[in-house]
Amino acid sequence: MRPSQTSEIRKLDLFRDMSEENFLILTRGAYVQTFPPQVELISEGDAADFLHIVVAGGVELFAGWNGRETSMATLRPISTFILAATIRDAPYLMSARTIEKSRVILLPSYDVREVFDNDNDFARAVVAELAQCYRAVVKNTKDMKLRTSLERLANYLLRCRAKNEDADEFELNMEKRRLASYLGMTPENLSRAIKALRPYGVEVEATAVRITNLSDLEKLAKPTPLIDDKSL
Amino acid sequence: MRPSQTSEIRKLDLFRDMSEENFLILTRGAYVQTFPPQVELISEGDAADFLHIVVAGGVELFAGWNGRETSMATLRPISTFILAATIRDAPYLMSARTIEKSRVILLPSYDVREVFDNDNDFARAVVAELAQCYRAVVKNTKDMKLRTSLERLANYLLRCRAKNEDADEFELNMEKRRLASYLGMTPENLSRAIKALRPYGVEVEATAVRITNLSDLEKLAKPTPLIDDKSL
DNA sequence: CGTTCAATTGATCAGCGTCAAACTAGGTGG
DNA sequence: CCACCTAGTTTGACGCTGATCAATTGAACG
Repeated sequence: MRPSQTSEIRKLDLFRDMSEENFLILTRGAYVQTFPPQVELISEGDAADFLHIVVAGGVELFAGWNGRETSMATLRPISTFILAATIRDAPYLMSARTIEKSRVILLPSYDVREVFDNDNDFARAVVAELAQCYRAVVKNTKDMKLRTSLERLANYLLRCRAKNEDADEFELNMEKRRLASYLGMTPENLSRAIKALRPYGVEVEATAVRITNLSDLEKLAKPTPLIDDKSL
Repeated sequence: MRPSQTSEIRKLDLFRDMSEENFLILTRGAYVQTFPPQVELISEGDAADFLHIVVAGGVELFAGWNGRETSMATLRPISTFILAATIRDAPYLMSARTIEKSRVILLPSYDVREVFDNDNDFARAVVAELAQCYRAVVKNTKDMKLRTSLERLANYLLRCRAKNEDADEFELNMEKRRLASYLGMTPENLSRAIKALRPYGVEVEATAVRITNLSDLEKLAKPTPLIDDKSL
């Protein structure tokens, strides 16, 4: 892999503190590949041969069972994914597909584990990353179990707003059908939920969202840092 | 803390590989306490001052929002809990209460982080533990989003069976109301779901479960390692 | 300009929660 | 020892949320 390509991931928390030597080991056998949309990068159940990093585009993590499918997360650059499976040398629990044209870096799991065994700073960075991922999933579980679909949508919009520097107008960065699946509902139900938020000052036109009455929306959503704060 | 008490946690994966010296640092400021049932050990939102370890009894992790509450997990000896919050020095995302008379070891988070910074083997053990926890929560999310409540119950019973060396008769190790909450349903609905499993060869009397037709139950439950295998 | 797929809308239905009441079991005190 | 109390469980009736099915609209793309 060319240095120009590795430099874009060098700054990630996960790799920032490691030695140059170990970073070279990590990237010597790496691939960079560009994929068209809707390509399934990994399938749940497969062996975790590579640690993946999205550096451009977008990737959806999803899972299926018995003919059903649900969206688990959407990843935007620059994010690693399926670190836990790589470290444990276990099968992927989720599948991943590109949702648009995407550039992905693939680090052989074997090398990741080797460096993990030898580089103590990297091992600690892995802990930080995993702890963060773990807490994100716990928050997600709380969201799912404690809130109705309308409340989930309302809080999701507030989180989007926060991600966009508290702008009252922003764009949904995914298809509504995938958003619906992520929020644990059907597209039809999402469509109705959006309508139901209109009295609370939410206007949605295609992917454009405008929040005209923040306090009403917050009164409904009742966001809490223990579910909705990304940084905690 | 007396050596007789520390020895019972020394064998845990998390502490097994660390130096004696660092183990002493970890336990020098530790408490052992015995609690009656229904004591709230930690509350979500609190600072993570201690890493907890159940060594006897049982502890429930739960979370609340807006007056609602849901059971997140039940911990049996010997298990650590809230490792992620301790390491990240972040607030707990879940509360914990004893469900019966329990003995709990409390390791000051400060010491845990100190040893984590200095003991590379411990850092790696933390990774293994966190990766395991992360994957458990992901599996739980899949269970919730992809299955109906009846299917969740059926698979839960099959997992219990597996945990009891594939015995067709075993005891539920928790109250039905907590099981219901854990499975994301109401006690009333659980009661009816249990009835609904009767045609599939499931007999439940109080806490005693008997599976009389495994293949029928499996045909309904359709268990998959990617959700139901604890070891993966 | 037609094809295609997502999004919407309406009608219907099932699953599950809510409320209320009856039942049970374990523990307490007369 | 038995009556009673308490808390969990079960049962029934009812209603709401959200899923399903079907049809229409809308938008992107060749």
